[in-house]
Amino acid sequence: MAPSSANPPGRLRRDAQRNRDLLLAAARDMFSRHGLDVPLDQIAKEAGVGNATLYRHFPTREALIAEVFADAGAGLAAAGEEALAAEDAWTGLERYFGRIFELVAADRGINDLVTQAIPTIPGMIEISRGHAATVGALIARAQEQGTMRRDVVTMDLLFLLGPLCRALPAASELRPDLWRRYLALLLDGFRAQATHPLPVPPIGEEHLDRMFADLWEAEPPEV
Amino acid sequence: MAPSSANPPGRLRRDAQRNRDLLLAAARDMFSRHGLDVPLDQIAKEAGVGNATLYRHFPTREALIAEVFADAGAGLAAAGEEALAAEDAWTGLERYFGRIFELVAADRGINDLVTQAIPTIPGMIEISRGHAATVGALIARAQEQGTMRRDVVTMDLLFLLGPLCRALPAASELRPDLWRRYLALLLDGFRAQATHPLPVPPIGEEHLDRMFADLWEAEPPEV
DNA sequence: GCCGTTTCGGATTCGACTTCTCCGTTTCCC
DNA sequence: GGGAAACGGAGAAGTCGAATCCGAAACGGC
Repeated sequence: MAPSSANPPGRLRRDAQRNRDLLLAAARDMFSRHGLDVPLDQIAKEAGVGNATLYRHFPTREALIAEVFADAGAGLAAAGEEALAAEDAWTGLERYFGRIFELVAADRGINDLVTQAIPTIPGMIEISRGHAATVGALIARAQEQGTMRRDVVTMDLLFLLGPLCRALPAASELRPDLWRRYLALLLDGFRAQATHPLPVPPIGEEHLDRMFADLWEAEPPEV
Repeated sequence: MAPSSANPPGRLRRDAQRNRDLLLAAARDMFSRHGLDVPLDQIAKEAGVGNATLYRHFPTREALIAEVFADAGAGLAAAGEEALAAEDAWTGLERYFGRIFELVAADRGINDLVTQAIPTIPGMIEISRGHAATVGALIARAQEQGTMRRDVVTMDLLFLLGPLCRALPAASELRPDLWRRYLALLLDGFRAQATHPLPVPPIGEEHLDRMFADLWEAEPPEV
């Protein structure tokens, strides 16, 4: 139960602390590469400790996830502040989503987190709401400034960007910054009169079969 | 093994034919509602036959899927022809994807099929290639006609629409024709100067939490 | 160093799920 | 009516990951 006498309540024994750190590092790595649903035993193995040690430190998968991504929310909020501080709201929006896409494209754990795990991880819903509020504010300002069409709402943007996020790791395997093209394209649209230069060149059709082969290969964690 | 004497080789006994039809109908229904990875036993149960009967008629899941969606490829090709026949390529493209989205939004089986199962079902890769060719031709003509920006390629469109397809069933649960809005929005873009009227009204933010909750809930079949 | 306590580790148990088969029974067709 | 084909549902077999158990090892105050 609670540390009874020999130990100060808040302190871990040295080996316990070391293992805890090893576990968090391993979890970060495994989540990043394989998504949030990697077998817990594998994380323990990667960390070089027994699985029971993992269960001892983190009774549930959610607890581990929450710990690993503890500071991600603050980062998102900071990016939101920064975006809202830009005088041109459209630019702020581009930068804001650029930040997010950069993370999501490179990390399957974050990807799972933003696209599916939100309702199951404590505190994540609040972060999601804050995100929506940021986007809503940026949209409103962009509409006032005349850079965004007036017949769209926050959900439109979120709904189109969410699924795209989900697909980004597949794109990243082809080229790590391919997400820039799709983000710009989605924001710009395809209409002839809306042409803006795209940041990076397109990929060829030879990737067609393979792309759809492993776009959704990893089973979504029900976490 | 092969029918030896009593039966003409190509003919099934009456009960066998009936059960086969029942199975196909049940499979169509279950695939449509639950995706391609429903337990085969459940399909048999739904059909009101024993599971062994299912395995007897369709030795593998893929065989069953192929049979159920046998004519879908022809339908897609026909839609492609029709789209290419339109004098305005942009309109043809809109109609073509409209047809596809309509199907995909209403049927999780077709959804799975186009977003993940392509490499595992015989004949599906060819259909996918035909689809890409159709889209490529439409894009080329639209670019010639000056209605589409010239710096995009087929894969750009496919890559943006694919993930969106995946998310459509979630949208359909809110409103069956919501896909129209997103398709139009994706094609139009968000820039102020590209504003075209959107066909249906947006959804409210109150769906935010729930949307991401079940957007990816169903585990992707590895089929 | 010693000793009681904490922590470790990994083999093992548990449980949920599907696929697929076996074989006695039923249905069909001639 | 009789022989072959088809049925059906229970259960065997395999997979996978979570969670536990308990003897062994590590720690740290004294």
